Amino acid sequence: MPTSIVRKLRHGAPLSPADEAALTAAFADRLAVPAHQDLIREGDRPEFVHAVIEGLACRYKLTPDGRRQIIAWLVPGDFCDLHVAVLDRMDHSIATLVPSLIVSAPRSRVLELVATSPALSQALQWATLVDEAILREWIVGMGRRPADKQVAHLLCELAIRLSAVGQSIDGGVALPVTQLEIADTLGLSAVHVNRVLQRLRGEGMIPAGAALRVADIERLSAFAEFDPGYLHLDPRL
Amino acid sequence: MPTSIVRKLRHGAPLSPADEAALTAAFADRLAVPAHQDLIREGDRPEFVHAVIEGLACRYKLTPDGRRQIIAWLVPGDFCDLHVAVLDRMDHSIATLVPSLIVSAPRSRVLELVATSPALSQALQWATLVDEAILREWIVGMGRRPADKQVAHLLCELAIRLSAVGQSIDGGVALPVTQLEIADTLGLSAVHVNRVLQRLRGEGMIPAGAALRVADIERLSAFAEFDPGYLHLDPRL
DNA sequence: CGCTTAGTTGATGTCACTCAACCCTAGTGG
DNA sequence: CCACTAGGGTTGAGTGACATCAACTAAGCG
Repeated sequence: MPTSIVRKLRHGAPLSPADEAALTAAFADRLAVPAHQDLIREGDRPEFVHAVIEGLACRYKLTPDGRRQIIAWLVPGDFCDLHVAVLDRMDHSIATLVPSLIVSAPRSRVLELVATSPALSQALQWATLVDEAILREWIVGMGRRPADKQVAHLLCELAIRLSAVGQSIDGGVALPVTQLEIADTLGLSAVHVNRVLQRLRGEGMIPAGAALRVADIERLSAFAEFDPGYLHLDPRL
Repeated sequence: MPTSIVRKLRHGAPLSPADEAALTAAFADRLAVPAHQDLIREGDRPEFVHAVIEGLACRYKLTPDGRRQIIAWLVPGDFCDLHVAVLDRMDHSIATLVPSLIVSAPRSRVLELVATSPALSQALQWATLVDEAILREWIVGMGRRPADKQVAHLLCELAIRLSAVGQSIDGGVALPVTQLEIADTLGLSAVHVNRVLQRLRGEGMIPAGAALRVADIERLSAFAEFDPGYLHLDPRL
């Protein structure tokens, strides 16, 4: 049973069994973290590279007046701070959104992996480039999409990313997310997100019920004009 | 006289004279491109890595209804498509904004550089990570900053980035940019950008006159709450 | 000297925000 | 076993920032 890191990186490069073993061995250190807890703070210079294995986390920044902007969602398989070998210090913070399982490996160990395995090196590079592609797509959304399509687009993205690491249950994907977190991601107010979700539920885009779920991804994608190309996932997996 | 590529990458890693020579040699192919011309289109799989030497370019995407969202500004020294070795195809387009000088190197040649020089490898990695950090900061702006601070913030960023590659003239930086381009960057309308710029000029944040310039960066930074940390520039340069 | 592109101005409209209240559920402690 | 609390969700009223539309000016340019 591969961990979600392995499962994700397979999309970036074909990994040999040895690669996969080396990866899981490096990230041996496991830690259960409760919800709403900072993993890394802006300004830190972490000595370890972290990854989410189970649960959900986010990158975020706070503005001087205390408002929060979420900059990335970290689903199982995502790395928190791959850049730490190159950039001097964190320019944002990372926190869990729900109780999560976090693994970590010493920076040096990751550098070794990259040096010895070209496939792993490419896969990790791929991971950071996909992060960047997601940011670009978010900017398009924030700049040019109305709120309802923005919300639908985010739900599509999360559903696809979660199912790419095996988090879908009989065709549907559960999103254990508060409306405030969606609002802080899209630059909207929680009140407005609430009204948008009601409309989406009313039109049958997402199932009724308090718990947020994506069931009919086709329908939602069509409405959101969602094109998964920017996620650069391997269609064969 | 180093090219702007060299000048930029020095911020990412200490380059030996040999590194710098190898880099300029690889990007020997030069091309003058008129304004408003696509360099690379969404869906392309370019065989060459491009960089801007003089002028100004942008990454952008078009929405289904034909609106444009600019996703990045490429100033002299910036690379257009470093990711092309890892990602399958371009998920966005790149176009010049003003007449520009573009250099290019075959993909294979760049991979060689990375394989032979650890310093260059780190510098190029740094360049893509800085691109990512800039995207994160833009998202914060679009989500949580009002239009006037957003505009001011963008002007600060461009002024700093341009002076980091030696484009400042006696303390001021000229921004050869239309108001529509600013609008398409920040997700605003051109009309609104116009009114914001008038206010900024009125308050003395930027000099009066049709040509857009940044003169008093301190003043503008304070207003925009601009913190250059996310650009990860080497303060010694 | 007409044409085009960028910038400017005013009037009007609307999407999304803010504020404030209220509901519901789950958890907690007496 | 029930009152209390807290967090998330829901609702309504009022407001504001920014969009849209349309017209006009100024500055290149063939």
